[in-house]
Amino acid sequence: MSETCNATNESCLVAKLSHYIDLTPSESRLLETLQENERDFRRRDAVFRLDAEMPDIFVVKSGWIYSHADNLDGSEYIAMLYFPGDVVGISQVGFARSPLTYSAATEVTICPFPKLSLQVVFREHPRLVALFFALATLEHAGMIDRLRAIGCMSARDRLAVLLLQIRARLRITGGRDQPFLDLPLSQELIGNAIGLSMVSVNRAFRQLEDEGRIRREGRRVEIVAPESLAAEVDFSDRHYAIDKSWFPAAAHDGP
Amino acid sequence: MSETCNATNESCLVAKLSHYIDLTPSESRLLETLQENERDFRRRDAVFRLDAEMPDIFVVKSGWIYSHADNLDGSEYIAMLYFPGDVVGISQVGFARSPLTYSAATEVTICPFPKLSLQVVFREHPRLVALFFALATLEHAGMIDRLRAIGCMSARDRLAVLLLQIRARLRITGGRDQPFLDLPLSQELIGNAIGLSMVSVNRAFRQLEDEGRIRREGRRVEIVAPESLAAEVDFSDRHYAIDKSWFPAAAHDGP
DNA sequence: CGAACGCTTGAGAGGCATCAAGAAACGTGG
DNA sequence: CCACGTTTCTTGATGCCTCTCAAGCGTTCG
Repeated sequence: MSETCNATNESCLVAKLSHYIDLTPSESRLLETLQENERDFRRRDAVFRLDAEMPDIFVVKSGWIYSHADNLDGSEYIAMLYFPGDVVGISQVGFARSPLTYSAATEVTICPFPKLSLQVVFREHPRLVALFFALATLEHAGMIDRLRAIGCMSARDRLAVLLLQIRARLRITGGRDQPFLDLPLSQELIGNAIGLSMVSVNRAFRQLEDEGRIRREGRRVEIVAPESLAAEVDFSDRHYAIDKSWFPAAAHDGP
Repeated sequence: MSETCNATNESCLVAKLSHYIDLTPSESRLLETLQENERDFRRRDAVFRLDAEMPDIFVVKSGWIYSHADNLDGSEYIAMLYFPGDVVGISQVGFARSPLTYSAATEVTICPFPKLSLQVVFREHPRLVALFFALATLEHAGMIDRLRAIGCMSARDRLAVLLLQIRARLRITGGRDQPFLDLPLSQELIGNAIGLSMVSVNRAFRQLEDEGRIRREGRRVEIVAPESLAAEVDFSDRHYAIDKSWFPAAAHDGP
């Protein structure tokens, strides 16, 4: 079902960025060209491996991807989740080799484009660069929230923060009024993301359910009163508005 | 003592960025103008408060700063440490109001400049923007390392990772051959940074000391065999080289 | 010299990991 | 469509790591 960000053929990336600024025709055109090639992966496939050269960046067209590091003891740690419309690799663009492995959590379609095409973007579309920069700061803030959750909170609260974060991010492209979260992640993967064992994740789910904060149907989760849960765990959704006051003007548009 | 990044009057920011690219005269000039005003703070002063408007970004000229969030229960969580040459606020540039409080860990001198001056940088110095972007990805990677440490590791290993991270970052501007780390942080603050109580930090220090991995003299710490400790906790220093292949060319230099 | 702060160490409690085993869901091939 | 194997979920029991509480000590600074 609609793990793609929308039913039309509009680019997910354009849809996501349009949420923040009105793209000029030439900006849109540039972004479309970044998504001309597609590649598909099946669940559990590695999209990029640790230490592989990363000549490309890619946009997630449909499906979920997660990046992870493999610990010495065989366990793995999930660094980040990526949803349709997200640009993967932007946050690692300073590295010649991938510091993480990227794996498909579901069936996935991505649109890769070469890092080198960033040169054109940097030279000719400073406003887009500023927007990417601003989006990177959102990602950064999400990371801080997760660090705080893992560092200071109980299992129950960590899980609550993760669910609220996922909901906040999916609402950007997925529409504001979807009551259910469709989590394609096993409880083990969730545990890897928030520093818990699978057993503790399961008990945290049960606790939230018993308290009436969430409802579950298989891997579907409904957060009953998101605002009240967010207040309880001191979570704030920073994904809706960004400060654009410092953006340069859009490049003048050719015909 | 030399908490400033160097004894000369050369800008810390220029010193740090020069480590990565050869700055053109006009790039250097621009960066110097960003550091024309200075402001001093004393230990424990708040440099910017949570929710304060952030019209400025600033460069740390001397001293250490830490950013933190205050939890509902009164505890605080340290999100990031900033050293001389670091640009504070770049990673929060997408927010109109500061999502964190910034406090001085030592006596501090900063050089603030208005966010709005970024417009010029974005329009006219794409290569500098690319460098800032790349540095942001280093910060991001450091964050992932810390997340992994907090999520998966014992108290001892978390402390080891933190010490190795601080060492790696200080070596960029501070020279490669300084055997001692001069930590101006109380054990309580260190605990706030890696999700431990002060008591556990103390015991982790003692354990590393008893094992001969570190030596201590007050708040001075010497890591006895950094490479071997890094291997043990699976830490890699990513701060020395970055991938610049995708950088645009420097803007043509005026006279 | 006294007060405040930070460091150190001990004892006890609690939360999460680990181990283990059974139930449910899923996928696959006959 | 069913049977079987695999994966995932669920729950209980036990143990360990870190937190909390507490007290003593050293240092710094007014």
